[in-house]
Amino acid sequence: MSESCTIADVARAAGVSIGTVSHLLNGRANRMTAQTRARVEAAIAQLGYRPSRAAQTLKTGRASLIGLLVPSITNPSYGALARAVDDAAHDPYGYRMILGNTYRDPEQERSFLEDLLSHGARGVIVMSSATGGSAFAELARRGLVAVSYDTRRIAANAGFVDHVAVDSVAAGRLATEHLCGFGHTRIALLTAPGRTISRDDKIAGFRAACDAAGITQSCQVLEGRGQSCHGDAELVELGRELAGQVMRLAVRPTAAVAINDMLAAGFMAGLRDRGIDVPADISVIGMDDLFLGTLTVPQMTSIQYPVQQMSRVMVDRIMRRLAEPDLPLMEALYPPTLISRASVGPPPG
Amino acid sequence: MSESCTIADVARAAGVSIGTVSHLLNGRANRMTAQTRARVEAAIAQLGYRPSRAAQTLKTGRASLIGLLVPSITNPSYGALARAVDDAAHDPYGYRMILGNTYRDPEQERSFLEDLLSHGARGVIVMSSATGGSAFAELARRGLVAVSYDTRRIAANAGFVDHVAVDSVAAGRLATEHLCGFGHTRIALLTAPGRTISRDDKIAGFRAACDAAGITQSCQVLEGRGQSCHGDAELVELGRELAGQVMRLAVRPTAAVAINDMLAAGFMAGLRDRGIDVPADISVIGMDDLFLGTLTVPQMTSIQYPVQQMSRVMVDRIMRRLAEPDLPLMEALYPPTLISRASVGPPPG
DNA sequence: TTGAAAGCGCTAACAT
DNA sequence: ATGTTAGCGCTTTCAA
Repeated sequence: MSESCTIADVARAAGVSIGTVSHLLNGRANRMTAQTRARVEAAIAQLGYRPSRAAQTLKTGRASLIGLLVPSITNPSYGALARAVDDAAHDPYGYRMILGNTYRDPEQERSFLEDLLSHGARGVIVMSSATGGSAFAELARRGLVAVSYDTRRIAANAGFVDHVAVDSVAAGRLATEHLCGFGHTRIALLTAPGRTISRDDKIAGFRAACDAAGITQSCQVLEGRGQSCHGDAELVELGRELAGQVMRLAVRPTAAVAINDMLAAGFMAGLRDRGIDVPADISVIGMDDLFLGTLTVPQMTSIQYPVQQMSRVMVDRIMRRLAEPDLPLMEALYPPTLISRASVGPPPG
Repeated sequence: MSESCTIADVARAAGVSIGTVSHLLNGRANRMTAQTRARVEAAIAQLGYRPSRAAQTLKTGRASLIGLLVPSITNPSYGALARAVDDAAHDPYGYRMILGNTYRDPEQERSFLEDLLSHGARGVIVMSSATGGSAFAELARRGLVAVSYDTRRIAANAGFVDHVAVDSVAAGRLATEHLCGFGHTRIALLTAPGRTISRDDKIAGFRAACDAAGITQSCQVLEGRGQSCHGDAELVELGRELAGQVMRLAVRPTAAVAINDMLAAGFMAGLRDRGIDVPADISVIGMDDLFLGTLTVPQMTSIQYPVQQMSRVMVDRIMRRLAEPDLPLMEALYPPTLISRASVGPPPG
């Protein structure tokens, strides 16, 4: 018992063959008498036997391990995702999660996916662009099953992977309409440098809502100036910088939609530094609905995503596609919800 | 090439035996002629061969996988840790990281560690209490090598595991002395319900500094009322609640030390809700130095931990102990640093 | 310097 | 209903 014991020890203790033990372990208990089964179960319990996942992996070519590729786990929205994915994988499936930070670097992404396969992990949830290039096609051919999260381009492009995302167009529209409902006509959408599908979609939703309200002329998209924005501090800084941009505008917006909560929180801090009151002078609405929303002053109105539900769907999908590789491609869009707090009010004057 | 290729394919392509290929792969290239070596290397490159980690795991009993056990990755301070650990494990060692959220539940902790071993992962970095009980002793006997992070009790108790932590006594003292330096004499230490070693140490440092300044009579420890506090939103809420507590005090402190940034940020938000100005009315200092510090208004003074350095030390230690199991126990305490921002000023009046 | 071969612990096909 | 066996891909000892 000093070293962990094997199926052979169990078989010996129970006076049966290892095949019988294996059958029991793999849900084929019906193929033996109740008595045999009881004996094996007793031996397992008594020895504290736990099958070696490592051996199962080599034998079956499938590890009970799921990958999660994120730009950086330091970003709280990926933290929320990681928790939800871990729960969803562990709870019904008994899988554990390998987490990889790839900093949006295609080389690191490839290396992570390659390593997953090498460890026998066949399923992965991917944020970011990894599922784009031809390297990914190769990985897929070698048996990697990916679901992309919140990056719709992928499915459209490659036709390789299932896709789960929030309906970002709806998110952009929802936020903007909320502002319009308060009477705002000069609204800015705050974004980070660099285009992603979900950002483009948020912008599209924003524009659609502006058009519908007939205020397109007085609305605009503002892009923060900075670089690598997968992390946390960078996004906050970017939000601050955007507050400066807004102040320098000849005609200031009375409300802003930020593409995420970190940016929104930085923006709010930047406004306050400059003596601008939220929501009296400018209303602000974020997206993600992280804990940050309860931490700002005033508390932040935000767009909430059903992260837990989406995570379960992604994990379920991976498991299912592992069993049925020829499943048709799925693209699931989930509706966002508005969480109203205190950072939105009527326009000044 | 459709299925990933094996060492046998490489051997065949190079016209050598698999033993030779394996030798090359395992740094024993000196045992062959330069010519043989070149042929094997060419075959590897040409076939795009990558060794199966899964097979290596079974054969050697060691997976190139490291575990990280945290209460919840949702908490940004664990996010920072996870990133640093992943980097440290991947960069020199080529290891990947299995992340487990265990919510401070001993049963889940045990199950996670058990699974690590089963997957062949032999090293784990542990937050929280997992390394305490007797179940852990058993795991250690079966070959699990753990380093506990920021939870000194462990090493002291069990004598099983190496331990790396910030010097929390110093952190508490540093924060308190900073406040004393501004002339504060009525200082509160803000903590969450439940005792941990690092909390106790922070309190000890706080008390020591108060004693040294001769202000013990007018200083106190305030404990937030709430429950499960491993996550994010709970800590913020607890901070808010503490702001209420402080307001109800007959004699209010003029400064507060919070045991972490989340609590501090919630506290600052709670003060502001009640019209109390930071730092004019009350100075606040946090610990962790997360991105939150740049997000509050005013920006938060905080105590910074050398998380990256500590993560490298933990990973290095695990690797080393895996090679030399009889290494004497290590307990490394790292000094914290004060990051001065704008939430601390002189006491009012 | 190179090759052959014995397993690591398990699954599943096949035999009894 | 139960047992036997051939590997999964690799490392490493031993032999040549």
